[in-house]
Amino acid sequence: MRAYVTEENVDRSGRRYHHGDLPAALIAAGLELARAGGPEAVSLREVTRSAGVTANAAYRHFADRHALVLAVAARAEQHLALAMEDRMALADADADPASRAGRRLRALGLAYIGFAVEEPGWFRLAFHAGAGAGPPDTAPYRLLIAALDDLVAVGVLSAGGRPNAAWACWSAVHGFAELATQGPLRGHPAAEVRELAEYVVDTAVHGVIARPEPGR
Amino acid sequence: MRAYVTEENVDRSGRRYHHGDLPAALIAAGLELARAGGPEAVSLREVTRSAGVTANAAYRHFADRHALVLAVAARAEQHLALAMEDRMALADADADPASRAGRRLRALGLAYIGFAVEEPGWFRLAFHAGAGAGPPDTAPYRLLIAALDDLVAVGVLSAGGRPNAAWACWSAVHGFAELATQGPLRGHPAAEVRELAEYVVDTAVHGVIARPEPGR
DNA sequence: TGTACATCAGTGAACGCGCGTTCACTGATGTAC
DNA sequence: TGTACATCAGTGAACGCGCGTTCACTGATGTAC
Repeated sequence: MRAYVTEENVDRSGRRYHHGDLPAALIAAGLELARAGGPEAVSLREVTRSAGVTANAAYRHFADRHALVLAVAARAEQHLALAMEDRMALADADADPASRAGRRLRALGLAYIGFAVEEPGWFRLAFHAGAGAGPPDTAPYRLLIAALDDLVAVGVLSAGGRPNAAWACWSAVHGFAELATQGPLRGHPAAEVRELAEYVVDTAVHGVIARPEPGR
Repeated sequence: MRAYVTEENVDRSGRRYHHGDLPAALIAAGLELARAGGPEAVSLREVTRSAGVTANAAYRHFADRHALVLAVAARAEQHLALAMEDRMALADADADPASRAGRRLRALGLAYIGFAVEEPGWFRLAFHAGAGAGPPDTAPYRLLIAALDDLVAVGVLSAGGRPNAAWACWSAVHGFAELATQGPLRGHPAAEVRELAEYVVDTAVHGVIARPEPGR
């Protein structure tokens, strides 16, 4: 049983593996399963099965199931970051720096929500895997920080208000994503959800801009 | 094996059951399991085991595992609503109606987050179980609507802005709860989390009040 | 008040399932001489 | 360039586990007469 081996991927470049790049094949299979079923769907047996390989084979490349899931999650996270970057770039046409920075932050939030709605399986996987304690160092998070730094550079946000602003923005956007994918907005018409998302994002952005200093 | 039967609960009042109130006992056991391990921990076998009863016995009272989980989730949801009510009542000392309405909304949000942090297992269960499509009709949701209606009555919020405001508030507060319990803020010092929570809630409340009309 | 009977909340054993992981192995690969 | 050998990515079978659910049953309860 070596179904995942094709003439194309055997021995092509100087791969170390007998029959192609199994780690990559497993991650790809896991990604596909997660897409449909979220983190729970990434079982070692199902992944290896759909890669056309014995369950055991995964242990050559991953310590255990958890390590494989982490690798798949990292991939999902890359997709999220990419979607965010693409959408943010659309705001770059704006010549005015302050307005551009605001629009980029807004685009970031809408992209986050859009990704959650369109790829709920990947979204759940990305969120629950990047969840080590301490401040995250993931690509999506870095995009958020950079967007807020732009707002500071442009004079719209105070430097001291930035950390709080990050949590406020992430909270609003993540919460809406959960409501829309797993909560009471699940299954609502896409247009309605999109409109609500815009309101929520605008409110959050407006909130941190109009109220940059820590409260009380 | 009738461990859950004690002299106290046998036959006390005119119960229909042979040995006490098994449905209530199962829900109580499920609640305890969910408290520690969330929804996944509410397995039919574990619940019946800790109630001192054969796994099969549950089928006399619940159609299947899902029905049992729903019953437990309803209970967790009641706890959430109660915590929200308690905390909101503290704001009632405020004599000024407008200020009181604002403080009640704030208290509602902080209670939601506080419940998530203190009872993450129940919180996850309550959220994922009340998730039928369509507008929810749960006690916590009704509290939110009532709080916003108060703001409208008091002239702080426009009636038309209320629906959007509900989603904005819920998003901010739910997102923060997720970040604090399953996301990057997990394990952070309680004082720090509490302070951030206050900032996020204040920003959300301020956001919907200062910007009541649907966006654009 | 006493007896016969239907009801039904429980028991105990078994089912089939998919899972993660371990074992002993095989056979293709790349390397040393 | 050819041979001997170590490496190691895979195989195939098996393990023990906990799960939800079904089956045939038992024996206490409450009810009808």
